Amino acid sequence: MESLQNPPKDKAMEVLSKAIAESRFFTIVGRCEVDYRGRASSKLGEGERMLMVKEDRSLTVHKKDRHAPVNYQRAGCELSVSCEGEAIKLTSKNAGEVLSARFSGIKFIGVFQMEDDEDLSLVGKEKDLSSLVQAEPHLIEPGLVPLEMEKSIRTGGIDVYARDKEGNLVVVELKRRAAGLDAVTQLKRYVGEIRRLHKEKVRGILCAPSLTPNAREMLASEGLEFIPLDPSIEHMEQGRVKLIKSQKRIDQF
Amino acid sequence: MESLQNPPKDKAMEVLSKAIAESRFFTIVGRCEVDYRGRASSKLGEGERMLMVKEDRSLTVHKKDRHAPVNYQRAGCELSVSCEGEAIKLTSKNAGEVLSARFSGIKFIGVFQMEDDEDLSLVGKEKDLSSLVQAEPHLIEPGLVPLEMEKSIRTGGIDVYARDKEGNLVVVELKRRAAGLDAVTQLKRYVGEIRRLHKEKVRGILCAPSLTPNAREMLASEGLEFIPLDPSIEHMEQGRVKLIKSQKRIDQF
DNA sequence: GCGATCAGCGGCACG
DNA sequence: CGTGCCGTTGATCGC
Repeated sequence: MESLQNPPKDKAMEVLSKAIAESRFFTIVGRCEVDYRGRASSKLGEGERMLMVKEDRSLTVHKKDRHAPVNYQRAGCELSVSCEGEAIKLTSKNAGEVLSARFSGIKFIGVFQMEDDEDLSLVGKEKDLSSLVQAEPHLIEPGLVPLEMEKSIRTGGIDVYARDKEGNLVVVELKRRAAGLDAVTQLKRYVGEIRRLHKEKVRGILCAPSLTPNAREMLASEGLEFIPLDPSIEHMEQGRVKLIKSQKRIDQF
Repeated sequence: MESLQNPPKDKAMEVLSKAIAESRFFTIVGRCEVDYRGRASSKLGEGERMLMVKEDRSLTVHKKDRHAPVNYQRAGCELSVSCEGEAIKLTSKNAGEVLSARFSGIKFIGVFQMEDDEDLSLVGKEKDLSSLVQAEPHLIEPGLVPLEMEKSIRTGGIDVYARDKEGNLVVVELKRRAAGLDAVTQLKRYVGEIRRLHKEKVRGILCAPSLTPNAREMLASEGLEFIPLDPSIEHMEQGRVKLIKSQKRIDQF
């Protein structure tokens, strides 16, 4: 680990060159301007920011606020550092994209070695909701029998493919969050696809905590159904999902 | 600016408390475990990472690689720091979400003051493409007359609303990147809406650099059209867009 | 404030 | 590799 405050230019060049050569994690804090050109083109005038380079040679430029970086470069880029008069310029090239940060003053350089073998484990994604529904399909509807989860068809993937107690095919689209028009168009597409393939009655059910008004209207006009489902993280962790009784279901015939 | 290497626990507590109280930008590098609970729930076992807090009290936790943070909290959270035996625990609460990072060892603390008045200016968004089309509608089709840009209807916004040289209404959906099924469903929805309102012939045109096979098929089956358009950043900056001649247009009648 | 869409979206999983 | 879609998506703009 190495940390420098207000390093002279030569020392800064030396430390940065070494950090780049050794693929280290390092940060620079200082006054800079940043240019980017690739899928889009951006210019950031002079100001003080923190630039971060990680061991995979991904690069981010951070302003003093906003959690998201103001500029970035994806992992695997080719890094170089050079002098431009009294300034130090760091350039990153990657797949037709170029980002350069020209530092007119460097207040801090930190080079860090981080031992880390642990990866994030995260619960609460749509996949987890899907598993719960597979374990307890009656939460969607009594007598529902799942045939296949994440069934992939030409035009996407069906979250739950099932038959109801009448023997009808059922396509279920699950959403962790409030469903909008996009969710309904997805479901509609899947139902259409299955209907073309099977020439029998196919029901489409959207399961989500709630539905926007436009989505509700589109769903109704397409003869699709809505089942309110509360996928709160507590239920996920406890391994169950709760039906919200207060909200009306939409049932079409 | 303050920078500490391997600070004793008391000093670390003092510096962090002050940085929090004064809403400073600061980073901590050290061995920690991170827990998050909110919209989802995550656990990150012990390892060395960099934690970053910005002046807007947004928080990110960075592993040694991956440009995106492994954990984060949005701006405006309530921060606190406390001792847990020999460890230092930083907790962030925000809108029903809690993130805590328990540091068993701190290798570095940096508190930075960053003067920055300049904001990013970025060219190459869909809006820029839209402006070009407005200036040169003949790029889409000779004789096309734009009536309205970003025309907002109940169910979204139409990029370009126009009439062709025959007097037919035209709905144009622009995409900067390769268009997929979502782009076609969007266009289809807008065209349907306009047809319901006007009871006359309405054409739908998708303008994008390319089209996925499924999207092409859906477009054709809906009687919609495709115009290949190259929105490369060079053209944007030069203030013009180029039609790609090599790709075949899809024209339905 | 909700709703819909864009984003230099990024990332994953499946064909 | 492309295609589709989820994401603790975030950010913006319009109603």
